[in-house]
Amino acid sequence: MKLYEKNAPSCECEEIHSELVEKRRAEMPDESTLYDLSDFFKILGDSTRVSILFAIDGEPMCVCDIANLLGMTKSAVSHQLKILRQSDLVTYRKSGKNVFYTLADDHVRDIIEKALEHIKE
Amino acid sequence: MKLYEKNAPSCECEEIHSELVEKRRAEMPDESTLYDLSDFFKILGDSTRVSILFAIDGEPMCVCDIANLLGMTKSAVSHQLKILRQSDLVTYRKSGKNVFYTLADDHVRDIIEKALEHIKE
DNA sequence: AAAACGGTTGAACAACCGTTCAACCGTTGG
DNA sequence: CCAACGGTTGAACGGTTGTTCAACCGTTTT
Repeated sequence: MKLYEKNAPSCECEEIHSELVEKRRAEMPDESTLYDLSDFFKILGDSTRVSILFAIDGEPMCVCDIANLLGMTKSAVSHQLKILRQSDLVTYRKSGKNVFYTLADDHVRDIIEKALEHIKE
Repeated sequence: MKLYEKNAPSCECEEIHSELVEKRRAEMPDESTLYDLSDFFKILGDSTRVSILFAIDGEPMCVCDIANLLGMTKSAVSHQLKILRQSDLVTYRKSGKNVFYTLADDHVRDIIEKALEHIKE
């Protein structure tokens, strides 16, 4: 499935302002960049995952404590932590029976901060 | 369904580091803020919607041209534009048979820019 | 060594979401 | 006036996704 394809058969209508469309087509980001970008936002598009990120911001927390803080089962939290791990948004450190998670990146905090500003416009 | 509830019945395990949990609980954002935040990211968590935002960044475009640019049907594009409208991420201006959409806000461009930086780490 | 505990995992289920399809509305041009 | 066109909408479908449940693993404790 290709994006940005000129005269794509799946579009039932004709270009109206062809020059503009051509200009914008040339300026669009790579298709893979678009997918990476939306996949990144998809990760943040869940209240459980955002809550976890706030919880472990600054100080590391173990799974059990996160579960208590959020009022969820360890299993549910662990599933979401796995997704955050696979996206490199969190890192973890094992210590005995516990696993302590923390933010992997300062970028994420910045993006969430900017989004918070936008919401309270 | 309440978040951050102490000793929530749904959590099957006990707090391990109670002091830390209490401290973090006090520092967590409002529950409604968390939902607003994740709802906002949910909007950006779809490649079609992100593509549309890139397309109409700067110059307004009509639905038919966006559909051609992205190789999608007018209907699919219109459905996503409705979601973007309801989230106040785009505005529109009617002109004869056409409806021209454009970015409503500069914040959104900033957030996407920051996310792009993060992806290309 | 066995029980207890923190944490992970896979399957299953329900809820959600994006595209398609068909019908429709408002404007325009013959 | 009516056919054509740009755009919107609701229902339906297929795919995705988050939580639950039960089973499991590794470490610690007794």
